[in-house]
Amino acid sequence: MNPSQLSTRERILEYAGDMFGKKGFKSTTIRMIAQEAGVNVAAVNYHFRDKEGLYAEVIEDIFSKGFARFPSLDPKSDPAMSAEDRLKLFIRGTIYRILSPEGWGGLNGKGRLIAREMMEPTSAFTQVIETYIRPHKDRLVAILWEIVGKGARQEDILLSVVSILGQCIYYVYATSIIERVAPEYTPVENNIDKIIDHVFRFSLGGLENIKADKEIA
Amino acid sequence: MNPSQLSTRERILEYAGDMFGKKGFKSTTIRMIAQEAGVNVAAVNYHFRDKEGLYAEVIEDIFSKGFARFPSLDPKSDPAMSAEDRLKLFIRGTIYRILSPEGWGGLNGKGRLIAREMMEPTSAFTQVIETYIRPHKDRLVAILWEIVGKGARQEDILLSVVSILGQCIYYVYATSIIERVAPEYTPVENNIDKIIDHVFRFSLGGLENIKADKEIA
DNA sequence: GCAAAATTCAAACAAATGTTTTAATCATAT
DNA sequence: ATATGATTAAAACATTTGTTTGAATTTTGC
Repeated sequence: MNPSQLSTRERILEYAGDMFGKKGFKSTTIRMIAQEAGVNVAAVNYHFRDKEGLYAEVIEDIFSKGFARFPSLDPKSDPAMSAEDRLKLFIRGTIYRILSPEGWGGLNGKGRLIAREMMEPTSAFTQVIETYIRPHKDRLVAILWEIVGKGARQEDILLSVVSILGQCIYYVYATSIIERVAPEYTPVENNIDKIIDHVFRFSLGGLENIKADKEIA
Repeated sequence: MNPSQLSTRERILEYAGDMFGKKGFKSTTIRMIAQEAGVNVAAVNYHFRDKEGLYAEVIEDIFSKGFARFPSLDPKSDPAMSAEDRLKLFIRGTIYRILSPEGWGGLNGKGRLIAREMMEPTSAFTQVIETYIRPHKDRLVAILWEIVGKGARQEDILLSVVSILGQCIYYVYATSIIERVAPEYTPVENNIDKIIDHVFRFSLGGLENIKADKEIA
């Protein structure tokens, strides 16, 4: 839909998301948002009460749309599938949600706002953690138990969750550094499928090592 | 040294680092820094010209001290060592620099400021990338070539660099989320050595898989 | 078509904040 | 000891910015 035919409220929500992501909460001024969205400054307070109210709705909006488009449990996955294949789908969904333009668009889009929230959660984020992030993590935990086997230690599972999600999220988080330090590297946005393959292979190898160590011990 | 016997200039540098990390550049006010450091507001402009000048010096100060204390090339490492052992030392140095109290102290210390800069580099960071980060990455690249073998593809090496550094850095970046989503997990700060072991094992397994794929292809 | 409600708008307000000014104080070298 | 320069201090300045106000305009329900 053409932005100009969205309602005032929706236009504010849209531009505020970009702006909060690009500049952070404090550096983003209501006047900037209003100008970008082509609305009056007072419209923000009218529709969202205050700047914090707007921010909270932006966060909720981004997460609900992101997980709706790329659920943590891929609809193509099926209980009969091997745990390895489900891991691949899980990684694919996560990376597409974070990096792709249909998702959060990486560091140049809403992804930047998410990155800020992960580092420094605001009160608006508490709800999001319970609704989206915890179930997401729990699904990964379940997959890893299957791959590593019941005899594994919970600690190793949790550390592996962090290792896998860390790889995925680091691609958003460090895009600008990656591009500066390794200019020979094709921009992240054009490489999503290669990144997915790599993270999957790398993680599967990592899990093999965790499994092997368990059996030795 | 007792903070109260540091020079005005050094006290400002110290408290500004914490404050910029905790609240970000924009939200940190000169008045807050001055109050914490117990100096007059005008002292900041006197010693550092303006807020940006102060910020630039804070960044340079943090990186020079961090890499001096935990160099990317561990002094204990030795060319005769196996590449695997050097990888372990590399990961150890990186994680200690980022997480330990003698280093950047993770998300509760200067680590937070670094995390901000990685996501959104300021002009003060450009210098730091060339001086510290690029050589750091180049050392890891060299180690990985040895482990994976000369026949590997450059692309796989670069992706693996991101996978390994991503795991290390994610522990700073996501500490607060980790603690909220997995309360059963012991706080990151008390777990540094376990994290190092895990990242090393996981990464070695990942690299095995990269190596194996290369040989198949 | 009209009254009531919802929305938009321009202007003003009040607080926060980076910076400058000017005078006072301290340190240092002769 | 004193003069010179470096440092600190309090106050004022200029700008930015979130929010409110009250009138104008548009939309909605009947």
